[in-house]
This record gives sequence, C-alpha cells and structure tokens, in this order.
Amino acid sequence: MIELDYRSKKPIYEQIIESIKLQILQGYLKPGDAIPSVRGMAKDLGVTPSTVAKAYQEMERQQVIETIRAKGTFIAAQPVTETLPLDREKIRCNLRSELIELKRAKVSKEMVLQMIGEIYDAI
Amino acid sequence: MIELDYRSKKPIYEQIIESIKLQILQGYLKPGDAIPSVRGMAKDLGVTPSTVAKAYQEMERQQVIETIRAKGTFIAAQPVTETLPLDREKIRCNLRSELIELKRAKVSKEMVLQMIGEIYDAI
Amino acid sequence: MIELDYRSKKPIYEQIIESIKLQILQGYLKPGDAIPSVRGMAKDLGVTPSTVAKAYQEMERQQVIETIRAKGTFIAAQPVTETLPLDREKIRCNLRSELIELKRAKVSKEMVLQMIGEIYDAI
Amino acid sequence: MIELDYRSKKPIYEQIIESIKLQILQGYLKPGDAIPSVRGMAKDLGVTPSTVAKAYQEMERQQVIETIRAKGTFIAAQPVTETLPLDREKIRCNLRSELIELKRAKVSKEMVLQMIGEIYDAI
DNA sequence: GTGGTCTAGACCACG
DNA sequence: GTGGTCTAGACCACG
Repeated sequence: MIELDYRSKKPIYEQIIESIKLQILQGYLKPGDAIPSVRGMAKDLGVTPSTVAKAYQEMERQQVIETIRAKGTFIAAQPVTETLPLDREKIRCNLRSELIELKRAKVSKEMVLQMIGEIYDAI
Repeated sequence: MIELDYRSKKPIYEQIIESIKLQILQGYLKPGDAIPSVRGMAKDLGVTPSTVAKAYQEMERQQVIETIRAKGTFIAAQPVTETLPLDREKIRCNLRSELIELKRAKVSKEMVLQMIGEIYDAI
Repeated sequence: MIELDYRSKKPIYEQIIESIKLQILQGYLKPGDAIPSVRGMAKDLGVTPSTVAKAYQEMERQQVIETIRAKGTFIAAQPVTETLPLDREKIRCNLRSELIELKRAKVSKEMVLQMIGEIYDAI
Repeated sequence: MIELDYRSKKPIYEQIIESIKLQILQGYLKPGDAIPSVRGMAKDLGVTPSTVAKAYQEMERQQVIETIRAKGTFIAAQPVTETLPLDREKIRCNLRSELIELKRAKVSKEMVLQMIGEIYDAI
C-alpha cells in the first residue's frame, strides 16, 4: 500500500513513484509482480486516474515498470543499474542543496555522514 | 556574482538564495558585507526587481541578511546555527529521496558516503 | 467575511492575515474548515490574487493554514502554540510603544489593565 | 542620549520620537529643557538632518516639544493629557493586533495582564 | 481549477 | 535612492 501526504509539497505523482521504488528496494515488490491498474490505484488512493497515469508513465520511461497490453502492469524484469549522467548530475545538485543547509547549520561532516548512513540503511 | 540557470526547475529566487548562502559558507561573503540593492541585483541578473525582492525577504526571514534602513542590505552578523525541527525533517526527507535513487542505481553505501563527503568538502 | 480598511496603514495582506487569525480565535473558523481559493478571495475582496497569495503564503509559513494539493486551503489542524523568542520580543516592543502613549496620556495602570482585559476578552 | 536600532523595522524618526517621549516620562527631560538642534542631533545620531526634522515636526504637532525661533527647541510646558479619540482608536487597534498574537500563542489573560503591568511600570 | 512563479510596471514611506 | 506593497497580467505544473 501507498501512503500519500497531501500536505507535502512533493507532488502526489512523485510520491507514488518514490513509494513504488522504495517497495522494490525493500523487496516488497519483485520483478514480475503485478501492480494495480491505473484506475484501481487511483481508487485506492482517492486521487484522479490521471495522477496515477502520470506516475506510471514516468516509471515506464525509467523502466521501473512494464505495461503488457491487456494483461496489466508489472515490475520490470531487471532494474537498470546505471544512472544517466544527467540524472546523476541532478542528484548531485539536489544533494548539494541539502548539504548547504546542513553545513550552514554547522552540522559537522561526521554527523552528516552518520545521518546519511542511517537513512541509506533504513531504505 | 551569481549565475542563474534558467533551464533549471529551481525557481530563480531560490537560486539566488542558494548562491548567497554558498558564498557565505565559502567565505566570499562575510558578516557585515554589503550586497547589491534589490534593483541593482535585478539589473545585474536581468530579472525583475520583485524576484530579487522575494529572495531578499526570504533570506531576511531566515536571518541570512539584514536590511538597514536606507543604507542597504548586509550579510547578517551571526547566522543562527540551530535548524528548526521541521526544517530538519524536511532535509532528511529530501535526502532520502535522493538516496533512494542512488540505492536503486546500486551505488554502494561506501560510494554514497564518499560522494557526500566530497560534496560537503566542496561547499 | 473579511472587511478591509484601505485607508489603514496596515497592508492589505496583513489585514487578511489578522482577520483569518481572529476568526479562528473566535471559533468562526475551525481546524479543517476550508477557506476560499486565492482567486476566489481575491475576487471577493476586490484585490489582485497576488495580494491574497502573499497573505496565504505567510499564513502557511506560520502554520495557520494548510494547502492541500489541488483540493484547496484549510485551517491547520493544530495551531502551534509556542511563539519564537524573537517574535515574543517583537510583541513586547510593540506593546511598549503603545503603553508609552497611554502613560503619556496619563492613563493609569488600572485603566490600562482594564482596557487590555476588555480587548483580550473581546477577541 | 538616544540609541537607534537600524535593524528594526520601526522608522528611525519614530524611534527618535519614542525615545524623547520616554525620557520625558522617566523624568530625564523636563518641561523647559532644551534639546539639541535638528542638525546637532542629526550629527550625534549619524542620520540625515531631514530624518530628525521629521521627528521634531511630528513632536511639535503633538505638542511634545516647542521651537522658539532663534532660541532653540524645548520640551513643551505641559504635556497634553487627553488623547484624541482617533489616536485612542489607533492605539486600541494596535494593542488588539498584538493581543491576537498572544492569545493565539495561548498566553492566558492573567499572564498578559502581568506582562502589561511590568512593561507599564518599567516605562 | 489551483497555487507558484515571474514580468513590468506603479506608488509610497523612509532617509 | 531604497525596500515594501500592490496591480494586472502571463505561464506553468499539478490534479
């Protein structure tokens, strides 16, 4: 199941994507597993189908899921392991933004690394 | 100087804030240093004064800069070092989103920690 | 409804904020209640949407209201009760300014306390 | 002497007025006492003469001070004790704004009255 | 439809 | 000149 935070500034469709990816990482969802149809998940989550459709389209583009015509949508066989240089750059940039805030708050490198380690393990 | 990336999804006013904070962290801007007037920076950057004003107001709220009555705007004497719990939570959440992507790309914890360390040092 | 005083020196957006806060205190608005959209209230009040947007953004920052993704804006669940020390100091300073005027007008301490009590109760 | 807070949002000329009034209330300045010339005070405070002139004009209007041609400026003979209904209304309105914030912060009536009493006594 | 961002101006109080 | 407020519009992402 997916829990949405409507109060968050993070778009709903991104929350859906993040949640699915997380469940894959954590092993709750495995390659070949079926996930609900766009309409089904929209109903479950109480959002409009187009929001779910947007999330699915984006995940399909990223080869996280696969849609097999008339059969449904499934977790993709093998998650691609390489990130595109462009995405890599985006991640670096976003991380940097957060690290600027932490460094501004005088959080030491050691504290940051510890924190990152914890988050990484908890994923 | 500030370099803007108009292609970025990050709003101009946020880019201005991040750039100023970065320059403070890197020592290019020190407490008491004057920064350009709203109109001056707007002209420099080729954006409307309201965009710069929005950035300045946000930074003043965060006590990054101080406006002194008709004398100009200055880097605040002593940046407050405590982050609000709420902001802290937001940072954690944003970091997590990026780490999910890295873990998905099979980037090991060691690699992530190394990368974070580098970014932290480079700030 | 909100009544604006265009002759007042108090900015429109601040009047909107004060009015909403007052209605919450008086129980006319309760946590979870919807308030008009930015555009809706702008039309009601006869001001430009950006003025209302500014008021809403400030109230969101103060956790007075919450914006829920494309569903609207609502009175926040539980107003935070702690004031920041800095805000507290500002309130003290503003109160002092007014009390100086009252003391100058030879209004006795008893009269002032009575007056304050009345205003407090009437809120 | 007058201490100005350039960081404050309160205009310099208002700070000057408040300071003079305070010194009168506290007995440091008595009716008939001379106060510096506009230029003299401007030099003392490090502000432009027009700022001091604005403060003096306003105080003269309020009969706080008197300017005697070619002799200088003096604390007025007897401070007027009645406030104009309009000013009274303004004070009430400003007090109300601050009290709304205090009530929002769940500061009890007793606490507020105590706080007001302290400030009043300290003036 | 909704809020967020941005433009291009105007006016104002302050100094 | 300076920042703060406001108007009247535009465009965009999100849902």
